[in-house]
Order: sequence, then structure tokens, then C-alpha cells
Amino acid sequence: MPLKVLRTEPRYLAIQRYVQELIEGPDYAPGDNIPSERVLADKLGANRMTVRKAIDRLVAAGLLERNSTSGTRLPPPKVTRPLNPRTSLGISRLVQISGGTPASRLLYFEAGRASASVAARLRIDEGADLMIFRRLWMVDTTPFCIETSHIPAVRVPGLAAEDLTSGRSLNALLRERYGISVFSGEREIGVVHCNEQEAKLLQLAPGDAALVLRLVSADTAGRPIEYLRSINHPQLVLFRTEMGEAQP
Amino acid sequence: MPLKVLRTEPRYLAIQRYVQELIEGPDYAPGDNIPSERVLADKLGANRMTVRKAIDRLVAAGLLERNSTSGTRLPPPKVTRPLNPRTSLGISRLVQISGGTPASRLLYFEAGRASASVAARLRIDEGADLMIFRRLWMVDTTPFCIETSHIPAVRVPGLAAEDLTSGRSLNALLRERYGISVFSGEREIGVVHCNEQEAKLLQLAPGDAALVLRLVSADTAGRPIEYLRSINHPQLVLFRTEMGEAQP
DNA sequence: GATCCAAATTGGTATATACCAGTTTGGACA
DNA sequence: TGTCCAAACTGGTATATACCAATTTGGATC
Repeated sequence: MPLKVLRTEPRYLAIQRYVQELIEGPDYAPGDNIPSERVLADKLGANRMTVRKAIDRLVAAGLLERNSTSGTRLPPPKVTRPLNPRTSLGISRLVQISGGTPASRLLYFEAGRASASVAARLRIDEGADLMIFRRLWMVDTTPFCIETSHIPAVRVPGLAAEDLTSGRSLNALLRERYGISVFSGEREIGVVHCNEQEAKLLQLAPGDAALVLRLVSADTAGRPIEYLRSINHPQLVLFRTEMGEAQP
Repeated sequence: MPLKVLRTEPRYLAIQRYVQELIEGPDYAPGDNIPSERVLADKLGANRMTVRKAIDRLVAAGLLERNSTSGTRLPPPKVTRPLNPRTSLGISRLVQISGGTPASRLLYFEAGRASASVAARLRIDEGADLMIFRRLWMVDTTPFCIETSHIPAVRVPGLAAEDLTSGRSLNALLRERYGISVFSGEREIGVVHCNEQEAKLLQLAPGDAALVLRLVSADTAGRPIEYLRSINHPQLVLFRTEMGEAQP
């Protein structure tokens, strides 16, 4: 039985990563146009159709929007304000609070080991080293979500609590320090009942129902990066997913 | 201001509909392979890349699966049994019940008029004629979901209660009698508390939390067809959505 | 400085072609 | 009848090219 040979990465994936890093970098803001397909193809020495495939995937993921004759741009802020802390792509979380910017408070940060269920989701061995941390998200003074993240320690050597309180997004950190572009994922949404701590943090009563989102995100090549479990305030949060018209 | 001209339908959309009707027809069952891209292109007199784009979209929608060297097939039944009554595409509903096939019971069927909120979702005028019906879904004797559908009456002239109890799926009916292929949609998931009737039907207590899914489905061209509100049993049902690896 | 029109630009669609790496298939051979 | 290998077939990737419709841009003209 021969070793599984790592196929060389398809060109469109490299281009997809290039564009994703471009738009997540400091030079681009929501509403900005990216260079046209022809310009990108020219600059990268690739065919327009290959560039197009990379952009197609980013559009399908919600990272970009096409506007037939006026270019491709970063999605401008939406009317329904899809607040995006850690729900990237495919699902957006609508937080029914007037305005403001979401902010987080780090509740804890520690090393740990993978339980059987977490190991299965991350496709690693049970007992493997993990970094585990929990954050409380709020708009102004209103908490709407508790998120607990599990990341294989080997993927993020040197990750420290300060990294999560520096104001930089986790995605930006993963990309800039570890060269990981978070792209795809699987999500499950269900109902749970708050325990005492969760209820207190979300200003609910113990036993109240909440929306739970479980997310396994992966990099551009599909390798699992993070398992996230988030408990969402039942009256303040709604999940939305679209499909079809946004499709290329 | 000139009339908005209806652009001729792109070829890949016509092919997409052709393939969708093919696989939803009586000749195909889960696990079956569809004809290869080359064969389809040949039969339809189109280029393989155009056929490929149509199939790409069906794959992204979850209606088909690719298997690199062994063809493209209808997704075989999954381990986690994504029961599919009216949740098609993008989201699958996992019902945590041993086995069996879901069946429905028609609770009511009547003509009505669009409220402001329903009219907005279906992009029709307030007060427009609707067909409204409600069904209870169950596996064996265990109910897991109540679904209320709203369909513009002009889209389904002659629709009768018998049509919904004939065992045929609504999608099949829309396609075969009205020539409508349901393809895309927008979904919202949140928490609601059951009223007395809902609780009774789902064997819960009034006021218990449940998962609510609101779905606006549309045809291949993106025209809204149906607004569906479904109340799901909080312990039995879980929603899942994927994105990334399944993408073309 | 304002107006208007032609040219350039943009994404959207469609086709043709080529090669690759696995899987399946069919037939030759033992 | 069973085994094995080459050929055929599959989807995956990549390039080149062409045309369309709509918007944006730039410059000439008033």
C-alpha cells in the first residue's frame, strides 16, 4: 500500500488564498472593489477562468460580492447587520440589537486534551493537546453569546491569552502568525438549556432555552482548525443562511 | 424608462433544471449515478464545461455528490439520516430517531391572504391570494415537526388538499404539474416557545422551547415560491449546514 | 464648468481543448 | 474458471478565446 501522496495544490486554491489574504489585509475595507478578474489573471500569470473559479468560491462563501458590470467587492454592511464574530460564512448571525460593535471578554484560556467527541470533530487523536478558551460576546453592555473554542495545539504553537484580548480577530491571527486561512466549515444548530454559569452570563434564568451552534472550521484545503461551541441568547440571536441566488 | 427585458435564460440553468428533473424523477434513487458529464454534454449538444457548471450548482445545493473517478451520484442515505421533508438544500435536518421513514398528516388546508410579513418574504402584494396548509411530520408514531406553508395561489392553480395527502412530495407536485423546480432559498433559525396547540402536537408542554425554521424557497430563476414556517422538536431535531469541501 | 456620447471596462456565458490521476471494465491469458 | 493487466472512462484542473450587456470613464463639445 503506497503512501498517500499529497497532491500538489490546485492553482485556484492558491489564488483563492491570495485573494482572501488580500481582502482580509489592511488595504481593504467593506465596500471596496478588488482588482478585476482580468487584472488579477494578468498579475498572477493565470487564466481568467482560473481566477474566476477562485473568486466564485469566495463569493459562495460570502467573502465577496459580484456586481455584474461594476466589479467585485467586499460586502458592504447590511441592513440587517449580520454581526460576524466567529460565525463566518454560510451562516450569519443576526443580532437583534440596535447598533454598536460587538466586543468580547475572555473568560478563560487554558491548555487541555481532546475528548473523544472533540477529537472526532477535529479529526485528531483522542487526548491530543488542545488550546481551549471561552469568550463572552456583547454589544455595548448586552451579552448575546458565549463561545468556547478548541484548537489543536500543534496548529497554534505559542498562542497566548494576550493574543485574544489584543483586539485582533482570531482569523487574522491564524492567518498572519500561522499562515492559516479559515475558509470552510460544518455547522449544527440546536437547542440547549443553560446551566447556571451560562444563564448568569447571558442574563437568563438557569434552564432557559438557548440556541447552540457547533462549528468545525477548516482551512482552504479542508483541514479542521477549530471546534467552536457557542451558546446564543434565544431572543437576541437568529441564524440565517442563504443559497441559490448568491451562487455563481 | 424601458421595460426590464427578461434576459434569455442561461444555458447552464436550463441544463441544471433538466438534470434536477432527471434525478427527482422516477428513474433515479439515492446512490444512483447520473450520466457522465461527457455523455450529458453530448446528449444535450452543449459543452462539457457548461454541463459541469450546472452540476456544480446541484452539488453545491446538496442534490448530487461527485466521486472523482467513479462518477456523480445522488447522495446515498447518510449515517446521521438527514430526513428531508421540506428542508431541502443547504440545511439538512437531522432527526435523532432510530430509523423509519417520515410521514405527514395534513392538519389543515385553506385559501387565505398574504399578511404584510408573508407578502414581503414572497415578494408579492399584501392581501394577495395564498394557499395555506399545515402538516405534522412524524417518524413512526413520533412527531418531530409542524410545518405551515404559504404559496401564492397564482403559482398553483387548482391545488387541492388531496394533492398533499397523495404521498407525492410537494416538490414533485410543483415540478410535474406546475413546471416549477424548487432550488434555492433563504432560511432563518431561531427559538420560539410552543403555544398550546403546537405543544400538544409535538408532545411537549406549552411554553417549552422549540427550534423554528423559516424558509423562503425559490425556483431555479430565483422567484419566490413558498414561505414555510416549521416548528421542530428541540430534542429530536438538529439543523446542519456545510460549506467548503462540498463546494466545487 | 456642465453635458453628452463614444470608448473602455466589468462580470457573465459558452465553447474547445488538453492533460492528469484514479477507478472500472473487459478481454487476453493461464 | 479464475487472474491480471491494459484500455476506457471518470471527474478535476487549466488555458485560450469569443461575444454579450451593462456600467463606468474620459474627453470633446457646448
